Amino acid sequence: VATLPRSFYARSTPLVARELVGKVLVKESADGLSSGRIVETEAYRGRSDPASHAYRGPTRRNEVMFGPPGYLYVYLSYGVHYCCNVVTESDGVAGAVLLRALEPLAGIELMEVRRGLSPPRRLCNGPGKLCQALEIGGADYGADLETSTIWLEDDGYRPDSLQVSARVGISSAAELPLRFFLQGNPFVSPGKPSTPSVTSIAARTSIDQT
DNA sequence: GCTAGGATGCTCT
DNA sequence: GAGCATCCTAGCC
Repeated sequence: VATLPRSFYARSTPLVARELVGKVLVKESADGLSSGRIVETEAYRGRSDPASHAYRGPTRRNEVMFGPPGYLYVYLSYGVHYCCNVVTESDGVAGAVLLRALEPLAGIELMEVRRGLSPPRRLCNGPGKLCQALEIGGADYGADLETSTIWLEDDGYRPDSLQVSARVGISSAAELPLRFFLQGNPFVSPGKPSTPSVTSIAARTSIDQT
C-alpha cells in the first residue's frame, strides 16, 4: 500500500481520472478512519472545458485548481452537498478530477451514522454522498493529499471492467467521454449521462504498471 | 423498479 | 437574480 505521490497528479487530467478508478480514498477524522475504493470519476479540464468551474478563469472559489497538483478542491453543490475534486496538471493549469462514487471499505459504521442508516450500496454512490460518508467538507478545501488527514492509496487492486461515458449532470460539453467507471459495479452512482454512448476501454495502463 | 419536483445557499453576472 | 459537476421523497407502476 503506497500513498500516491504528487507526480501521479501532475499529468493529463483524463489520464489521472482513468487511473484513479481502483485507488483508495482515506479520511482520518476525530471519530475514526473511513475509506473506500474509487469506482467512478470525471475529468474537468479547466480553461478549455466549458463545464469546468475554472472555465472563466481564477476566482476566490476555484483558485486551488490553478495551483500545483495533489490538492483537494471542495465546493458546495446546489447549496446542500459538498463535492470533492483532486487537482491535476501543473501549476497554472486548472485541471481537476471529480470523485463520484466509492465502494466502502473501512469505517462503514461511521458512514452509516453520518449518512443515516443506508444500505451499503447507497452510502457512497454519488459525489455528495461520499463527502457526507467520509466527512469531507469546506474545512478540507485546499488539503494537501501528501501531508493531510485525507489521502489516496494504491493497494495493488487493478480494475478489469473500466468504461468511459459522457459526464453526468452538466449541460455544456455534455458529449465528451470524460467519465470513467467500473462497468457493472453496484457502487457506481445512479446518475445517467445525457449522451448514452458508452465505450469499453482496455485496462492497459493498469496492467502496464504491474 | 421508475420519474418528477423541490430544497437550499453560494458564486458570479 | 440566475444558475447550478445533487439528493431525497412521494407517487405510481
